[in-house]
Amino acid sequence: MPQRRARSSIQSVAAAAGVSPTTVSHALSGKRAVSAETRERILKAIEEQNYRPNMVAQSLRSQRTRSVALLLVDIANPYYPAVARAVHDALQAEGYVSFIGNTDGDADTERRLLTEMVARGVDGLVMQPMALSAAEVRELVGPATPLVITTTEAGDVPADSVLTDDVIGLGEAVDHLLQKGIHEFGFIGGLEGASAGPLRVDVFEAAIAAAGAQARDPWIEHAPFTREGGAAAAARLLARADRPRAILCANDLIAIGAMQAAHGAGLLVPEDVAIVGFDDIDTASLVTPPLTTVINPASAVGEACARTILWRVDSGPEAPYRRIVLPTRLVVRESA
Amino acid sequence: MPQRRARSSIQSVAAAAGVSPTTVSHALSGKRAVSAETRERILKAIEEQNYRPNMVAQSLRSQRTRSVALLLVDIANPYYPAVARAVHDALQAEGYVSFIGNTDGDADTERRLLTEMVARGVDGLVMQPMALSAAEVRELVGPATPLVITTTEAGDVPADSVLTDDVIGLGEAVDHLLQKGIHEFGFIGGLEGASAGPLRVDVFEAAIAAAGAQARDPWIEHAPFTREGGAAAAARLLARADRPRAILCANDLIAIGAMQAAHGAGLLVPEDVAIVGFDDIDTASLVTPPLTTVINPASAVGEACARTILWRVDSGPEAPYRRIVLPTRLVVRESA
DNA sequence: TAGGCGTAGCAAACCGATTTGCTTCCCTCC
DNA sequence: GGAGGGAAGCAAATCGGTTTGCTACGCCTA
Repeated sequence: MPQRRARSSIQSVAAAAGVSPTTVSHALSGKRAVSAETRERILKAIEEQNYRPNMVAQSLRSQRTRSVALLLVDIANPYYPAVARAVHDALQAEGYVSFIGNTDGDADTERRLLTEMVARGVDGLVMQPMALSAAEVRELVGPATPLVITTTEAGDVPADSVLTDDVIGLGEAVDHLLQKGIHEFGFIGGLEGASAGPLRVDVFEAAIAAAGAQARDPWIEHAPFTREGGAAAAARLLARADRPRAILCANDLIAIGAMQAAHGAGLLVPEDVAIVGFDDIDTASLVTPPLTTVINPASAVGEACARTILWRVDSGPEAPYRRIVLPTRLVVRESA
Repeated sequence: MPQRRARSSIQSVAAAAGVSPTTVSHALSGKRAVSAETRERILKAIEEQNYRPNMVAQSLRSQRTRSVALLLVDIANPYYPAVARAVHDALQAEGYVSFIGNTDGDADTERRLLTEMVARGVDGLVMQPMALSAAEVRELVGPATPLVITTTEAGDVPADSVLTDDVIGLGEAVDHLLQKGIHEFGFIGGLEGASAGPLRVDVFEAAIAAAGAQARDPWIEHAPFTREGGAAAAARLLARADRPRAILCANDLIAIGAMQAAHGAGLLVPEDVAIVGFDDIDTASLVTPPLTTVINPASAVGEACARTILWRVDSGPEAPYRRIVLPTRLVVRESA
């Protein structure tokens, strides 16, 4: 039977200072006057007992936990840590802390984490849904909790959203390749079923259409967002007799896998096949050849999510919903 | 003034079912008998109101939050996400969630986060101290909260610890180089003042001594754990007339920076200077030449930390302190 | 001298759950 | 018929704070 030594409480401080808990509370919050002399005694008692207010009790009373849940697909995937870090930094400045949850893009896990966090009374939720729709997420969260949907269009769901305009960067990539005389574009995107999530096929198609080029169905492959997934998908693409001259990838991991597949097939990058990634993770500039990719502003996304939550906490549910869109942009290195 | 619609409480469920809150609680926990018929009514009311117990209130009453704080140097640094992920996974299985905090190796931040998390009533703390000693950490946390110190020797401080035996892997690296006829070893480690933290100079010296080789002071450089830090330190080392033939680095980021510095100085890796990293982050195998490095078992470390916290929560503070040491091992690629 | 006001402090209610002690009812057994 | 015991449920205390209403006192002013 573990016996846990009790932390000092407001009661014991009050007793030591010869006052009521009320007075200690007022001395600390300043919401009502406390005589200088009494305050002295209280501060001394606090010092002696090393008293720190119990935030669980405070939260119960105030109905605010000063915490935010951040539900991402997988914190171990290299794009996300930068987002998480930015969220933390922006929240921390306001005295908030954050929970992190990994959904793995699984519907049940998304549901479970969502309700768990709501039960824990988080003041806000930042979520990147993959399996669930924005509407389902709002439904599970309830109308009261501030919710920021990221990476996925929220539509008219009552939630704020932080998005990236992927068409810009991808369009730049298409233009760049067009200028080099390349017209045959392949694409490796996320899992087939996904109704939500990062950089889906339609974005690719929009970018192609905007550039006046044309996408061909057999050149579109689906793969998990990993190096292995990218390698396998690219191998299939490159084994075709009519293989594309360029492959655009939904993230850098896929792109790096695709480069490995190209090497494996004895093809040169970018001479035989140009490869473009997405995200610009650290590794992108370090591989050989350095990856041409689209910069996905992870820190800006994280910060925008955090600021939006904080803003919504202050403004209440009545304020109109915000939709923040951040630009992406191509960085040309050597793979394309 | 944000008006937050109240979540349904055990009171309202009780009212709807025509029973007292006590009975609802017992129906849910099963700690006392409730008639089948009453339970029916209660479950129906719960369903209708979509009731979920408020975990803040539960925590206040039970004095347990089912949460753990994970305080790392910087989640955006590529080694840590794998640790964090493993911690999450192991905790999640037991219904725990975790807070993450970034200390940046700063003493004040370490102190602030530590007291904040204790005030939030976390059931356990996993910390990688850089500026604070294990004793100071325990002091701040108080005797009651389970504490796992990682990466730093806890000595006889009353805390559990999870460590890696860095001398093994580093020793393998030294042996490997010795066999190649290389005897002049340089080292790039963390910041000079650090009393704690990963892979300090003494580990390098121990590995060198164990191999019967000798370390030379001017070949030891200090640098932040970043690519830029590694590049700068390596540049200094390689500019010397009597430069070392091999550079061992405290992490892979430093090593990659060192490779870039070598290229910049017109030196070939590994022919002119061999470079060995530490951690085996994803990127290590993708750079050119692929980095020879020491595998730091991030997932195993994270899992061990989580399991240790859970074990200590069950066992209470009286159980003898655990010290878990995980092995490291060299993976030879092409940089050395 | 009475009225008004500001200061300082305490008691009690409250947040939303769990747990303990008690009562009531009913059945069984002697 | 009374004792004993189990089942079912409620009231009240508790966790550790915050907030509100109230009182007592001293001072100022009309």
